[in-house]
Amino acid sequence: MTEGTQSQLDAVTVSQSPIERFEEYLQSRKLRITDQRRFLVEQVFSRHEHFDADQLIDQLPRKGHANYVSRPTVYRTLKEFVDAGLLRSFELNGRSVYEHDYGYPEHDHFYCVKCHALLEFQSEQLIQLRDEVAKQHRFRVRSHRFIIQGVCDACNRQSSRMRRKQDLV
Amino acid sequence: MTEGTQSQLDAVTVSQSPIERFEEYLQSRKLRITDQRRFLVEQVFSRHEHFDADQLIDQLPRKGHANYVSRPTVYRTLKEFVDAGLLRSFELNGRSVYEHDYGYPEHDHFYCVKCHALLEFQSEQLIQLRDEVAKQHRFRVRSHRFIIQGVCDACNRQSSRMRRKQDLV
DNA sequence: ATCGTTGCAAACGTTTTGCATAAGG
DNA sequence: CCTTATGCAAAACGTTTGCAACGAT
Repeated sequence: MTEGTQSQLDAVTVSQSPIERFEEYLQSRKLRITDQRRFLVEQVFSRHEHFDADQLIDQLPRKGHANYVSRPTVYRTLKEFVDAGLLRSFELNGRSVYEHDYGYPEHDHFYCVKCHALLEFQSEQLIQLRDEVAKQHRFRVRSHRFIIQGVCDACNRQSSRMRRKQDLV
Repeated sequence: MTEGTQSQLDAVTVSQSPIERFEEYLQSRKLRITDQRRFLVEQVFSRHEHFDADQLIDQLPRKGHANYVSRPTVYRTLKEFVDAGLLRSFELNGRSVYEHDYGYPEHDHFYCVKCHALLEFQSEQLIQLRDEVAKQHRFRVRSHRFIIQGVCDACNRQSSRMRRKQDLV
């Protein structure tokens, strides 16, 4: 069984909160439970959307205010979240995008090139296909990233509406 | 029919060389056929492997020598190759990776996290699955990127061999 | 003659680093 | 008290830009 699949199973099976899981991870590595780390877990799991480092920082208190966390610490902590299995990350347009891994079902994405929305979908068949192909090539799967680029339903409707009214694209 | 699929069909159907196709593309957009562009097409299509901008630049003549092409021009031209349908690009570890699109069959990748090799595989089923899922979500497909991360056969064999001899991971 | 292209240097946006200070265990 | 974590400033990284000189059409 692959690591990717393993952590997925944990995610749905186990009933720990993200903070609990992270503290366990930190303790197992003799790392420290700090105010910043606690606060960031809380912030990151308060919303379900995909986000990048800047979006997270924007939602955090500014310098001089309570619970301020510096930019380097945000980056360092995001990496730890990925290691701890709380988040997954992938790259889009030159920056890292994060999403919940822990306690969140496995899925893949549509990426709309017009509105830049990331939409999720699930496909059990895809996992089967992945594992089959990997087996044929004797490749041990750890995880995968599948992004379908194109135009989402909303943008499709909008551009056909515009085409009718004016002659903008 | 999606744009991605369209250019694939062209690629296998048409019998133009990459340079011919690129010149046609340039002419259609009233862009110019320069020494640098000609030279870069030649270089890029002289090898079949995946590459990034730095790897390409390393294989090019140095400053002061014949056929020197500056870094910005390499970047600008790689973008044009993608527009022209000669290359496709995707992001890996924070940089853009390019591969032949024109005259090369559609495929996806295994990425070995140990040796960092990119291995190709083809799956007709994957395309069908992609189009099916997209249809269900009324998403108009332009292209996709599917990367399976894990450990390749060679690295698997190597690490089991080492485990037997010593007790290195 | 025009207008796209090049090379240079400098900027860019994102992420990482070295280091002194702070704080968890 | 020991060591890890933090914030700061600065660097690093891959890539892009403004601009003057150059060159294709």
